[in-house]
Formats: sequence, structure tokens, C-alpha cells
Amino acid sequence: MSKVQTGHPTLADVARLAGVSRQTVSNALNNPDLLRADTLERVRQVIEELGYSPNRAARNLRMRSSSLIGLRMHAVQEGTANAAMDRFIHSLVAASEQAGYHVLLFDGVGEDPVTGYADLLRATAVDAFVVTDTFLGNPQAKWLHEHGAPFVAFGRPWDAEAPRHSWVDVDGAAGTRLATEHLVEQGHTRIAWLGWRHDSPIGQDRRTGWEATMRDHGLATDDLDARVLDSVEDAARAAATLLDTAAPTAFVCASDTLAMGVLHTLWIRQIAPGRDVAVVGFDDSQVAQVFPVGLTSVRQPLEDVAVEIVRILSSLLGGRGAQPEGVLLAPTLAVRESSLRA
Amino acid sequence: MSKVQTGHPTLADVARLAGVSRQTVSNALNNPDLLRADTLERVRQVIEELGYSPNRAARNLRMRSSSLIGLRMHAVQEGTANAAMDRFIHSLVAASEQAGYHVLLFDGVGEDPVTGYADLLRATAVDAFVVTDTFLGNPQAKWLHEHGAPFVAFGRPWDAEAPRHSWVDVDGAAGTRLATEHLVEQGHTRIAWLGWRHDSPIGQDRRTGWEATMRDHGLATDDLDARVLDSVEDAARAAATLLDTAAPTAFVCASDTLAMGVLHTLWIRQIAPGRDVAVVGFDDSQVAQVFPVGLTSVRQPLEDVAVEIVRILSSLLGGRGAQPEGVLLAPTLAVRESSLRA
DNA sequence: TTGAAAGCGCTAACAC
DNA sequence: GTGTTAGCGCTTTCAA
Repeated sequence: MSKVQTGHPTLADVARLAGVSRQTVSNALNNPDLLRADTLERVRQVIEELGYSPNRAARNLRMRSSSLIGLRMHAVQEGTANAAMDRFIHSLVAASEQAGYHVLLFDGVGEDPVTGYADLLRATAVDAFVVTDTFLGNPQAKWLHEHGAPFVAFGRPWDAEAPRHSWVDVDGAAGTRLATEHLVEQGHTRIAWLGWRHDSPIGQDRRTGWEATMRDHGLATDDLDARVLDSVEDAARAAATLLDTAAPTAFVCASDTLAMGVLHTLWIRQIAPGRDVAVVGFDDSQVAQVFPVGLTSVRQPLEDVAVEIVRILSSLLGGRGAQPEGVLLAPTLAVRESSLRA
Repeated sequence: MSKVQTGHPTLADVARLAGVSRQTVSNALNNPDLLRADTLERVRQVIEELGYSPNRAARNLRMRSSSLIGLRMHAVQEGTANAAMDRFIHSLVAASEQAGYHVLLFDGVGEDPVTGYADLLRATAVDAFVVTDTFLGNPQAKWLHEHGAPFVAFGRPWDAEAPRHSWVDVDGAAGTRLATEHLVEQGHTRIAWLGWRHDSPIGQDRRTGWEATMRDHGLATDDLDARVLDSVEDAARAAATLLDTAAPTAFVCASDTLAMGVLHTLWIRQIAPGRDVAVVGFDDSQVAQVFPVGLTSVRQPLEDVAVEIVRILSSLLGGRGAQPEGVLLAPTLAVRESSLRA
């Protein structure tokens, strides 16, 4: 007597209805070329009819893989405009799906920065990770590498000379270079840099784009360089000081948050953004897009970043254990009113 | 001869080392009370020693469940400040983890709005869904209900009198009521509403909070009601018109995007936000938080929403097939300079 | 080209 | 309390 159909159809159900063995059905799905055309057609028809889809858990168990990519998500930092985390996550989800993966989110809570990774890895709940919080001496990357866990980092390993793992990053210096060149084109010569005080390698990188471009154009940078915490208030104060002491006509900022501070000071002083003093931010956050004046901002190509990450991940998981690979992508500049004289 | 230790330790490994049967190890994990204290201790020690964690796929296959909650993620809408999607997603991830679940993201791409759901469901890749795009006649909710898929909606089913599925939502009317009451307290009497033109039930709901509060205070609403598309530019124009025709001293807006438009008009006219004309937005987006003036905004309790959703989901999956449940949560008001006279 | 057998690692049911 | 048996649904040998 045949089993009661409690839930979803299984491979066996399809096989029975199609009058073939289970293996043939499996082949129809995974190695269609092995079947004779008419058999394939018949099996496919039954699959369609039944709305059959291979059980994930069973396949995972057998294949020793989950088709899941783990991504640790942090709490949104309130009061800042920097992270475009949701844009990146969506890009990653879309790119992963193209490659047959799904994204599993886990929480970055707790003291130990690797706990979440360890648990998922030991339980073979995910095939690989995408690590986003890559800073100097990133403990996750180190741990994952040591444990042989496949992963790709969004962000360069700033410390290692010869990185041991693959990464994809956006060229921050190229971004600020774009911004500075754009301002020079607009006729500015006194272009200030507003960066982060506790300077991360990321902040340093972004700063070099401004500095190098200024140098290239023979423009002075003395007194035009300020560093503050990544807050609107601090940026506003720093902008005020800069305006008083160095009279810049343009600001390149390490973040949209800082740019907002500059705009605040301009507003207080009745200085028109764009016409009187130009401002450029970094990240093309929603704030930059929605701010009434329209904040010009460096935009990271997160869609491309995601595609590259998934590509590397696929080759990693595909067994092609190639050399660690680093990909550096160029950002673009979203030009808006805050940097236009018109 | 014993098997080669290729990868992770299994239940059998633990059992062998602890000198017990596999079942005993399983019990140590899932039904600790069944074991004698010393046995439990011994098993636990070996588990610790080996860094053992049950294989997810095997457990999933056996339990016919994945401990995964599916969430469809849409592309970020550029140029608006409304969605606090990342805040919600993180809240959901955190709450899920507390309950032993993880969040699986999939993409909302394609013509057919239920494709992604259907695929995951048929493959038993997820145990349940969280549906966020709940609007009138929501096709996903209908489809999921018809297919007996467990899910909870973030958002009320506006059409049904007796909803067939569980939902959690934020009381939009209560939010705009808070906003309006706050403005009345600040001494405003001519408080305008700036809402959406193609009015969704959500927009209508938010509007009623303003209208009812105005009525309660015996304040006129004629000519103080404008509807536009959800864009900064349209909002700016509408605000200008309202200022000319009805001279409001305060604006309650259906979104932060609209509020930005109002602020833009105020800026152009050299009207000080807060001091001269008050503005309140909706969603407490990053824009509201970072905008130099500080935009007062209705804040959805997304953390609580996530907790409630997971609670309902857990009971749904726990077999307690209770009646569909609806939970309406009250938002709060994040008060900032844009609504303060001081 | 197709079929039969084995087993991935786990837990529910039942014996002891 | 603990051990034995069976089987979740799939894919990878190997044989026909």
C-alpha cells in the first residue's frame, strides 16, 4: 500500500507517476543530458504536474552544502547617514540568487565577534560568509581563514601585504579624487578636506584622493584639513572654524554625515550651498538624495561589489581553489546642486 | 576500522568518545532532563571538547523544518527617505535568533509576485514567511493563506473584515495624533496635513490621526489639506501653495520625504523651521536624524514589531494553531528642533 | 540509458 | 535512563 500524501511530493512520487526509477528523476533534474529525450520529457511533465521541487534539507544533507551565504548584520547606527547597508544587502541577495544561493542573516550581537560565525559554520548551516566589517586586523577574517571557512570580504585587508583571502572593495581615494577634480572643474581652488579624527585606513584612503588631486593641480592644502568625529555637530563646528580661518570655497567630506554638518553651518551663515560654497559627501546615502539642496556625493557601486563577491564565492565553492583574489572597483560621483555654481 | 575524520564531528563521534549511544547524545542536546546528571555532564564535556554542533541539514531533514524565516527584500527606493527597512530587518534578525530562527532573504524580482515564495515553500527551504508589503488585496498573503504556508504580515489587511491571517502593524493614526497633539501643545492652531495623492490605506490612516485631533481641539482643517506624490519636489511646491493660501504655522507630513520638501520651501523663504513654522515627518528615517535642523518624526517601534512577529510565528510553528491574531503597536514621537519654538 | 543499493546525520518510537 | 531500529529525501557509486 502506498504511503499517504501528507505534504509535498517527493522524488519517489514523481518516479512512480512517470514510471521510472528515482534515480532517473534525479538525473532529469541534475544531469538532463543523461536521459533520452522522451524520458526526460515525460519526467518533466510529471514534475510540472505535481509542482515538485527537491527537498532542500535532503539535498543539503546529501551534498554537504546548504546553498546559503551567511551575512552578519549590525544594528543600524542611528544619527549617521553613512551606511548604505540595505542597498548592499539587496544587491547581494539579487546577485546570490542568480548564482543559486540565498542569503542568511545573523546578528552581530555579543562580546565575541566570531561567535555567530562559529555556530553557523559548525552546524554547516551556511556554505560561506560575506564579511563586511573589514578593518585593520579584522578578527573575523583571521578566524575564518584559520578555520578554513570560505569567505569573501567586502573591504580590503589593510594590514597584510599579501592578503590571504579574497576581497572586493571600492576605491575610496578614487572617489575623493573624482570629487576634488569635479570641484576644480567648477573653478574652486581652496578646497577643504573634512575627515575623521580617529582615522581608520578607510578614512586615510579617502583623504589621499583629495590630497593627491590638490597636489596634482598645484593647490595648497595647508590649513584646509580638518578631522572630527563622524557627527553632524562636530562637522558643523569644524566647518565654521575652517571658514573663519582658511576661507575655503568647497568641502570634500569623508561621509555624508560630515557633509550635513557643513551644510548646517552654511545654512546658519546664509551661505548658499553650491552657489557660494560647494559641498561633496561620501556614500550617496538617502540623506544625500533627499536633502532639499541635493548633496553631491561619491557613490559606491554596491551592485557591482555584490556581483564580484558572488562570483568569487562561487569559484571558491566550486572547488576551483584558486589564489586569493582582490578586486578594487571605482566609485562614481552623483552630482547634485550642492556642488554646482549654476 | 573507524571512518576517517574528514570534516566536522558527528553525533556518532561524540557517542563513541563519551561511551554512550547516539541517542543519548541527541537527548543530551534536546531532552537533557532524560539523562542522569553524570551522563549528561560527561556527554557535554565531550561535546565541548570536540566543538560539536548538530548538522543542520540532517536535523532539518529529520524534523521537516529549517528554522529559517523567509523575508522578501525589495530594492531600495532611491530618492525617498521613508523605508527604515534595514532597521526592521535587523530587528527581525535579532528577534528571530532569540527564538532559534534565522532569516533567509530572497529577492522580490520578477513579474509574478509569488514566485519566490512558491519556490522556497515547495523546496521546504523555509518554515515561514514574514510579509512586509501588505497593501489592499495583497496577493502574497492571499496566496500563502491558500497554500497553507505559515506567515505573519507586517501591516494590516485593510480589506478583510475578519482577517484570515495574523498580522502586526503600527498605528499610523496614533502617530499623526501624537504629532498633532504635540504641535497643539506648542501653541499651533493652523496645522496643515501633507499626504499622498494616490492614497493608500496607510496614507488614509495617517491622515485620520491629524484630522481627528484637529476636530477634538475644535480646529479648522479646511484648506489645510494637501496631497501630492511622495517626492521632495512635489512636497515643496505643495508647501509653498499652502503657505500662500492658508498660512499654516505647522505641517504634519505622511512621510519624511514630504517633510523634506516642506523644509526646502521654508529654507527658500528664509522661514526658520521650528521657530517660525513647525514640521513633523513620519518614519524617523536617517534623514530626519541627520538633517541639520533635526526633523521631528513619528517613529515606528520596529524592534517591538519584530518581537511580536516572531512570537506569533513561533506559536504558529509550535503547532499551537491558534486563531489569527492582530497586533497594533503604538509609535512614538522623536521630537527635534523642527517642531520646537525654543 | 536506466535501476538498485547505500548512506549523508539526525531524531522519534520503541525496547530493554 | 539508555540502547536499538528505522527512516526523513536526496545523490553517488556501481551494476545491468
